[in-house]
Amino acid sequence: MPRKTDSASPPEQAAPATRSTRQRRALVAELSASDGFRSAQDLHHALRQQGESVGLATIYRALQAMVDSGELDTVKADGNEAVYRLCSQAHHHHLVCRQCGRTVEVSGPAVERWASKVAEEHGFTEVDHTLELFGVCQACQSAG
Amino acid sequence: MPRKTDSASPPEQAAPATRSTRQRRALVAELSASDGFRSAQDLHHALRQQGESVGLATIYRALQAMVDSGELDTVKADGNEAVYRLCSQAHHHHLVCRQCGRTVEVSGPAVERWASKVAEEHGFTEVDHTLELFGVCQACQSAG
DNA sequence: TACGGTAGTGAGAACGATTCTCATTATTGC
DNA sequence: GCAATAATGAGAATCGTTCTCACTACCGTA
Repeated sequence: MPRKTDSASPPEQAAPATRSTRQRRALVAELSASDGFRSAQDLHHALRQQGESVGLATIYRALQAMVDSGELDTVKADGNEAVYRLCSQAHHHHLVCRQCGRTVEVSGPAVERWASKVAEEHGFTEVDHTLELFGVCQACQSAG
Repeated sequence: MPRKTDSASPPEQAAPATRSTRQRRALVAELSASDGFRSAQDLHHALRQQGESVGLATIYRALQAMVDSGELDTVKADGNEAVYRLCSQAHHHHLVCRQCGRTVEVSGPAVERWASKVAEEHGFTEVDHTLELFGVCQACQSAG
């Protein structure tokens, strides 16, 4: 690959350069506008509805790229559908409303510690974990 | 262990009677013979290999029935494949080896408490949670 | 402003896990 | 043994997601 002649750039500026396209901007805007998790199909529909012409494959690619870069979080919903949401990059978990999808980010240092300890006790290394809380939020309790 | 007879079943419609068929017996045998989680497809292959003629649909149905009755646990693996395993009925979590699938059941009272507390703080009710630990077991570390 | 390398795009095909259909078969209570 | 009916199985159908590949548009540079 031809070396980029970029003089005054920091060493880590070997930017893979994610280009800013109309489609990605629209996707981010849509994600920004919603509180809870959204599915790829759902986002696709929403954008089409707004007159944005975006291919489904593009949605999936953009979402995947953003997940990889840590810009958004993904959870596998009840079915087999993955849902996405803009997120803070710090490690955290989610408390998701089963009915309306409203989501609260929570962090649990105690859980992290417990996880490492348990794993260590059993001789496991490179430990990772998934933890999601599901419930019914106050609004839905009142409404229900 | 005291079998918990589900009090929810109406008296007039007696036992839903899950019949003991050759296929289900083979499936349970196969599950009993393995330590870690197995996928439906995997189990199907294994049984075929042994000369047991079993349909894939049957595998899925039997697995689903057993999950419903609490006889086995299921986790969605990295991909989109669900994996199953015979399990104790008490609430617990899993520490799964990413490479060989070997699984250890672990329980974390601290986590349960933390989950309820967090949920309550945010006004959520009917809270449930999923928690799985993934890592590399000692055997695989040595082998790797 | 024009140019060109290349990341990004999109329609539709491909994929893979799971579920459904429905005629056939096997289990169980009697 | 018999009848009622739960269970089975082959293949089609679903459904979310990924892949293919020719085409397009972004962006640094000339």
